[in-house]
Amino acid sequence: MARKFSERRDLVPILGELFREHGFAGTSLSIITARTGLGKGSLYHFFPDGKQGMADAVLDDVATWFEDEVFTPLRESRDPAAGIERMFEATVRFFQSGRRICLVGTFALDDTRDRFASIVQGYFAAWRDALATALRRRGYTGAAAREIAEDILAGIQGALVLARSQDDPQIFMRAVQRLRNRALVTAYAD
Amino acid sequence: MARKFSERRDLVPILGELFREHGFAGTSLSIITARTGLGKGSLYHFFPDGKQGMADAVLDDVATWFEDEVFTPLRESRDPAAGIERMFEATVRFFQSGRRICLVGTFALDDTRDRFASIVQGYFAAWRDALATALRRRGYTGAAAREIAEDILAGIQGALVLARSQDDPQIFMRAVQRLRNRALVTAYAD
DNA sequence: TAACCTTTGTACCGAACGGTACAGAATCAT
DNA sequence: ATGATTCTGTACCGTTCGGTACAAAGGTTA
Repeated sequence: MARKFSERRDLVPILGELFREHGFAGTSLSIITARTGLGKGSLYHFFPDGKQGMADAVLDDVATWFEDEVFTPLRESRDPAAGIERMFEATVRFFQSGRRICLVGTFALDDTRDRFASIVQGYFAAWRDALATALRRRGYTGAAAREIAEDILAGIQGALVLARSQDDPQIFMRAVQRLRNRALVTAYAD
Repeated sequence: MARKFSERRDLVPILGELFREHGFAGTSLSIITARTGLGKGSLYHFFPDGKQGMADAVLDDVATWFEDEVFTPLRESRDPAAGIERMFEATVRFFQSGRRICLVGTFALDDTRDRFASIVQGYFAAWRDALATALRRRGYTGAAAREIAEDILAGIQGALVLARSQDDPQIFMRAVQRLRNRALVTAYAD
């Protein structure tokens, strides 16, 4: 039988968008079959653990992307400012300039968090710690770096909520610009 | 038959907690009957429009609370700083020091937003505008006031996400403290 | 008491849910 | 060519979904 997807990997981005759109509880298998064009047979072939397995794969994909594009540069860039700059650039790219919401954030809120608690916890903790590391290398004390990192993460997550609530991606873009300034421009004013 | 709730009003807070816990899609009628102790008959007596009607009532309740406790003081306090102070105090109280999430925020994210789009939009817009009004009365220009108001709203929403992701309400409390400082302490440093 | 009207529980509806079974088609290694 | 493997669609499973129907049980008024 002609395969529509050569790899299970090709399904993951589609599944990600679906979970973003409908949440975990709201993403039914019928929605998934409709949007992927695959029947249940194929889906359960690629994801024997069903919906839970699909969400696990999506979260794993997201975590790997952020590890490569955001966390590692933050931790290891020769120039920490360049690492921070790259974080904001990658963040804007990932969230499609404010038109896309944060899957991990939505999973953190309601009781689907219970299913993915450690993944959700680890994702934000890794981001915060990597950013705090870069800020410390820019001269902030450990405590200040951690505070600013938390403010920036919260600012990003909250801006995604606001932007979507107003259906206005520019809210996200403006907020990111201000957070970037706070992290970089005023670094030596402390 | 002995009534367990004298008023439909008494049900609303319970429904609010349920929607916070499970999201709109995830809150089934069986969950609602279990937690309220009422059968479907009673529920549909109080809420002829079913689940949608229950969520409408909860959102209406939240909007009224914020209007009375937050927006009006922000707009009308003789001393704008006192209004802002009261906003933070009420916010901490409402979100139970970071142990409770924002129902409107969760509704903003996935496709349940479509059902409540204008309510969700109006809630955040009213909050932002009321806060911007108070900031303007503290001496900020209109543009700066609006920016800071957006940052504070996003900071609160994001801090709720982070706090819940780490299962650590203190993240929320610390973030609120810093946002409060930004709004009040540095007001004349601009 | 008798006639209400409000509130309640239960039984039930068709539809959709997540998941399984399985036969057969396409592909690949030999 | 042949056999094994990978992939796919369909039919079906029991359960739960949101919602309706309705009769009986309270309270209220006369």
